[in-house]
Amino acid sequence: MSTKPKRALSGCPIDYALSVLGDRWSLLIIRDIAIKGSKTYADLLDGWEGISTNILAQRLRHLEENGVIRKRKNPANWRSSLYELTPKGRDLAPLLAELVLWGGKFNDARDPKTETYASVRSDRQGFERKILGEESA
Amino acid sequence: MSTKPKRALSGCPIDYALSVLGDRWSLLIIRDIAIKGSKTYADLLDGWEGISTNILAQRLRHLEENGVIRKRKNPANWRSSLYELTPKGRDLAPLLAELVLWGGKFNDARDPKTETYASVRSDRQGFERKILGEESA
DNA sequence: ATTTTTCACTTGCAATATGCAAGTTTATAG
DNA sequence: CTATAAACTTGCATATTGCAAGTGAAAAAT
Repeated sequence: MSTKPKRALSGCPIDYALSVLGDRWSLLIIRDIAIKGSKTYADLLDGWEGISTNILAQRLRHLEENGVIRKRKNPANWRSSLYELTPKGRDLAPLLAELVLWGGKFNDARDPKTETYASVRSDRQGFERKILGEESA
Repeated sequence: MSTKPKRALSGCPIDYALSVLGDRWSLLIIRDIAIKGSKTYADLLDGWEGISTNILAQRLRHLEENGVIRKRKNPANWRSSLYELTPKGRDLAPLLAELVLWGGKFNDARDPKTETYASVRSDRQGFERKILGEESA
């Protein structure tokens, strides 16, 4: 997925989804917010995969422009911002679950992180509900 | 997703999944094979989005190396090859369904293609079964 | 009062990836 | 022989990525 596709979208829902999410980083950022509980720019910068700061900023902007995440001031510490999923972003919960299931099933990494995979397998409903939270705006 | 990530994978199942599928084209190719029924290189070349030939070749190689698709000779017409999903590729059926549902729900294209979205909504089981086919090797 | 630290980015630049057009290969059909 | 078809490959200009360093604004430390 590209962040700003030059070509027109085809109208296919998958093409649309990929125009928002289809790159190497967007879904990892969403994972960090949705599953790991990352909230600040600094949290996101030091995720497992080591995204570089310019790419992180660019992707956050793109995801915000596309209504998947939103940025707010931290009420406790005014100088930090908090990133969070919008309802549209929370609606990605089932997609995240499927990604985890497929990735976990075929993952051939030397030292796979099996925790999330196990948790989705044992209680998928719970996993999704945790991300979906209350259905507010 | 990149085709050949230089950086080591983190072990996270999502990171693994994205190392295979996380780019602008791979899932569109898989969609064309799984949903549209494209089988040959030429079929795939003239999909809705207009992938260029070098990128198509590169992605097919990557997907094949990662066990998602396989290439065979066409028994009827020996000089054409047929691309098809492996069991690992067919296991993407639920992920494709979720992509369609999410993409279809939020798609803001001028002229959205709503057919697949409608079909997944009305009969998700049937949609997935059509891709999963018989559970063979 | 000055220096340091923190947070959230931006900027510069080299390396890599993408996209377009044209060319290649192999083999049969006319 | 010449043309056609299928599946790619190659060249090259442009776009995107990634690394390292820098910026700005305000609070905390000295």
